[in-house]
Amino acid sequence: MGRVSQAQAEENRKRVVESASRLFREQGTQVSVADLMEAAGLTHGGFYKQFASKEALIGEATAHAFGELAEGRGARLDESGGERAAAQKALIDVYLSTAHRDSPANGCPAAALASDMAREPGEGEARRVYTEGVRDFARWLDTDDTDDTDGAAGLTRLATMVGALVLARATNGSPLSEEILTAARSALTGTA
Amino acid sequence: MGRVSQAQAEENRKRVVESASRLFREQGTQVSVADLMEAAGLTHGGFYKQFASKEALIGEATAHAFGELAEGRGARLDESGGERAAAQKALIDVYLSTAHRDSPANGCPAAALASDMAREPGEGEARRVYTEGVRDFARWLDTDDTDDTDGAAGLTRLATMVGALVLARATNGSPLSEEILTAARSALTGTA
DNA sequence: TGTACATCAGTGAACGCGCGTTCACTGATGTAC
DNA sequence: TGTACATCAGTGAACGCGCGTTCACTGATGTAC
Repeated sequence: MGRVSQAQAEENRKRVVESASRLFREQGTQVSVADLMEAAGLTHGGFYKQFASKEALIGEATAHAFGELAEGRGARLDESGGERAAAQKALIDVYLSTAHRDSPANGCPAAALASDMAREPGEGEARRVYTEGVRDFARWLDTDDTDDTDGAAGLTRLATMVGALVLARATNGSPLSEEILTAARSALTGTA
Repeated sequence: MGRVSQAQAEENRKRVVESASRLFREQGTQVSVADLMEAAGLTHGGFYKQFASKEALIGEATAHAFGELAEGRGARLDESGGERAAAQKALIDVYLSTAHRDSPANGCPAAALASDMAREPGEGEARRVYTEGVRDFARWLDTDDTDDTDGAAGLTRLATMVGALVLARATNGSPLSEEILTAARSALTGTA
């Protein structure tokens, strides 16, 4: 195929990170390097021209996914005209929808990558990025109550959201799956 | 080694299911058949004398883990002299402890196996057993409120517990991990 | 601006390795008489 | 109760396959003049 322009190479690299961040969320980090490269329209041999190792890509893909998540939150806040509580309610409704349950690839990395991070050995870049992403998300979800100075409300809300999504995915196909989403949505936003 | 008595064979089989249920919770269902057999003190070749496939063992191991979980709940209810709310509070405190976070092998299968179940293809025995186990757990956690006829309170509690545990494991090593457990414990039981 | 050549992104075959599953074999167990 | 033999739980080597990573090669790109 011959050499490719620097601009093209950089574009290819970005495409790998982007599609990897989707595949990892959908199937877990054990997706093969060959599959990751094929999803980006490349062959597996060139992988190590762009990444030091598969683990390095996991780190970058995790960062990319959390970046997307933060962008989405920002956009939602703008849509709500800066009304924090309204933006939170809107996000929670989408988060606990069957649509989100059914497309982990484009969904929340905190939920989709949790078990992969828990099993990741040692202290890698991915875990660092993941932890930071969770902290930011919880902060965004926190209430404005002045007596809640430690952000506990945001952490608890996030735990409920992640738990409900993860359980709904694991029980998908049974009526229980929807029941879980509805119960959590109702508890967090007061809407059925 | 020669043939082994029927009693011994049955004991060996049980040991495989038991240790597999621990290994799957700890490392996920991709633990190899060789590792599973070795953990039970056997060699990998004999596996198919006892199980139709690895998937069949996953089903049995999942059932075993949920059985243990249900037994634990029953014992806790006895300890509390049949006081439902007290038993629930006691279980929640243990569930959201660092000890539980640090030993998934002996912990809750609803949390430990969630992502494996979500990625399990099709409708297997394991998913069926998992879903039933989650439903039972949520029912046990439900309140006695008469106006909560659909069990939504139990489902939401379970979602918060599972989410907090899963996030605490994924962020283990960072102070955030304990913050998550503490926040959820405080929200569910009113204790820090 | 045009030419000569070094660079290096991407290819595809190959590496050692571990996977789930199969199979010929062993020899103590279980059973038929 | 004792003997002869069929059964089958467990062993260890092997199967085809896919893994993460390496490497010789290609040839368009980028650069030095």
